[in-house]
Amino acid sequence: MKLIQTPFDLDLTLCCGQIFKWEKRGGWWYGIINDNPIKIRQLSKDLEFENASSDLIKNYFSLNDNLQEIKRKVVRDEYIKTVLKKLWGLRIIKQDPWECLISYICATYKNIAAIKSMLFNLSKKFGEKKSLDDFIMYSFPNPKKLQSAKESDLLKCGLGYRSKYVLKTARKILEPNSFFDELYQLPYSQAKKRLIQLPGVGPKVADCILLFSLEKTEAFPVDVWIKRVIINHYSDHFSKSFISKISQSRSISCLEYTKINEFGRSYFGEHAGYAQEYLFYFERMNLK
DNA sequence: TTCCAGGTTCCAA
DNA sequence: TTGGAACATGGA
Repeated sequence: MKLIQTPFDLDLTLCCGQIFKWEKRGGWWYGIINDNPIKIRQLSKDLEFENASSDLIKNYFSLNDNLQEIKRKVVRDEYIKTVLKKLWGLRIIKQDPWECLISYICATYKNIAAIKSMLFNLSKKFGEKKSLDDFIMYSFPNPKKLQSAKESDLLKCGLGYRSKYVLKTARKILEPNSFFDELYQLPYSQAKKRLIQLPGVGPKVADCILLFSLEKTEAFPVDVWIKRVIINHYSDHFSKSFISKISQSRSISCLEYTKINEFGRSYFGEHAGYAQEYLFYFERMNLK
């Protein structure tokens, strides 16, 4: 099937680090949406895909989000203007909340390559085998599978100390559908409070789940890369002692997180999460 | 081999 | 309430 949408950049959207399980083979991206294997590619402005409806693709890649309008609201200075121009077409994916929750618990204190291999191992061990063309994929493990998993098996997947967090969180969410439905209905701050009650979920992981799976585009996750963005491009908005302090320590404290998070949300506004993702990926690209 | 990673938790002060 | 160490593991 084909779809024409502008502006959209499939490669940027799948490469930027918001999602971990898509793979590119022979010009096609392969991934799983709602337990169905999908393949998709972009030729100029045409989006070509198999095994999915147009509505599914539109929803998953947020193609109905008005990117021009988001840009208009988010562009507060020359730097963000440049970054948006460089990465134009990157969109926030609407991930499955369960997969997003477990993925981002696993994503703490790991580089993206390691996260990908960890989640692949987890899916291979506890998910279902799927194939499209000759490409084999594994669906993300459903809640019941992980609830009954053994910690030793999670350790074998490379989760390390995150294993017990994944198990505890999985066992705490008895009714995943109603749990996430409720979060979806709640305003940002209340939903975040609920998420932080889960083992292995702190402010950063909660913000990622809210942004990447619950359509709270005002969420502004702060990680080591966003800390660098602040130090390198937005230090004028903070005191010198604050910038000096966060420059020296590797991880940031809870108070420092809140300060940067609140800056991001008030400065970039209701779609701060979009600004965050553009800034995040551009900072990573530049270092490489 | 060493460094560091899309941080969170625990505990002492 | 807050600051800082501990945490398992693997990619670069």
